[in-house]
Amino acid sequence: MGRQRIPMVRIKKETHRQVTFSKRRAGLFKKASELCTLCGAEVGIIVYSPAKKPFSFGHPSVESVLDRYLSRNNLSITQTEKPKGNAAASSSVLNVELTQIVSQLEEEKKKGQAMAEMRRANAVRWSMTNWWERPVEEMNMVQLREMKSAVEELWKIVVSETSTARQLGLRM
Amino acid sequence: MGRQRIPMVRIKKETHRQVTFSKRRAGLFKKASELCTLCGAEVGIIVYSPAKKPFSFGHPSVESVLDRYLSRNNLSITQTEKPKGNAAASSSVLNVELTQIVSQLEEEKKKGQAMAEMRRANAVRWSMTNWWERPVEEMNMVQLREMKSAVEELWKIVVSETSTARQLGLRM
DNA sequence: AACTATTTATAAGA
DNA sequence: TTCTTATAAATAGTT
Repeated sequence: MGRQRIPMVRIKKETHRQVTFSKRRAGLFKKASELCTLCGAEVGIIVYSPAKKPFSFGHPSVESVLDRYLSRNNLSITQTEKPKGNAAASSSVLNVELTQIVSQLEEEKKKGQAMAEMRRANAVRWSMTNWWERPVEEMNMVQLREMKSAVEELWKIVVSETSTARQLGLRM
Repeated sequence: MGRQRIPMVRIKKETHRQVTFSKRRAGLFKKASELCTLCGAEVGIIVYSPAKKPFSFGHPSVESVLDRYLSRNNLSITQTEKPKGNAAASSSVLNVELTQIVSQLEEEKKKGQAMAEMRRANAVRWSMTNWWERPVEEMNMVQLREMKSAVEELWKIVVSETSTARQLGLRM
């Protein structure tokens, strides 16, 4: 789109690639802005540069758009899977996912690879989000207060870094 | 960008706005795709149409980009606030946020407004994410296993819809 | 960071 | 909706 057409493949020259990235990122965000203004759309964009530096655009804000997207996704998943709460089923799902994460962590320890920590943290967050987000939507005031208490207790258990669960006489 | 220049304001005519939205959304996603190919960038885009219908673009995937963005945000916040764990301080932060959520919920019940449920669910998710994401990154295998157990117990407590916390002799 | 020759996106119309 | 086309906008290469 200029003096010459360029082939649609990764640009080899580092400096050239960086320049093109900056120009096109600006262009992308401008297009997004116009889409919002002209059509009343809501847009959230996240871009990671070749050097993994993050840039974002949001209207009305990145957070509001992401929040809506994430909650929609989770709602649709849980609605199709189980309209009413099923503790056993959900717990087993959580169990499987956390087991995978644990084995991942073991492999990473062996290889001394610190890189994949981010991916692991995300995997945990997703599995966690899954189990408690649905309940929150369905809970009434009393249940929510109970959950608040339970969460605070869990927090103490986690940060105390001791086997508090056993001390409380809980069985797995 | 065509037969005529159009003023950069919301398009009044409904049908015209819908057509422009479709065309420009396609253009935006194409630009994003090119940015990924040419520069090796990672891009996630979420768009809500005027009619609130969601569209998304992601490379390598929407989820991977959002995951990275969300975890980065949370990491930077927790790192600046407290490099080392402080159970009391973190717990109070969680407490404040959940208290706000509870009062929000009460107001919504009075007004019978079911609309704001999404916002509330998101607020909870954010506050929860905050407290356990940092620990996970710092935890070793033993701690992670303990957390897994604790989470499973918490799940049982929440879904049993009883005052299990009191039964366990926990004090708040 | 600016400047254009071109390519690309797209507004209007079919 | 999809296609066509005149024109505005974006941008590749240059300075």
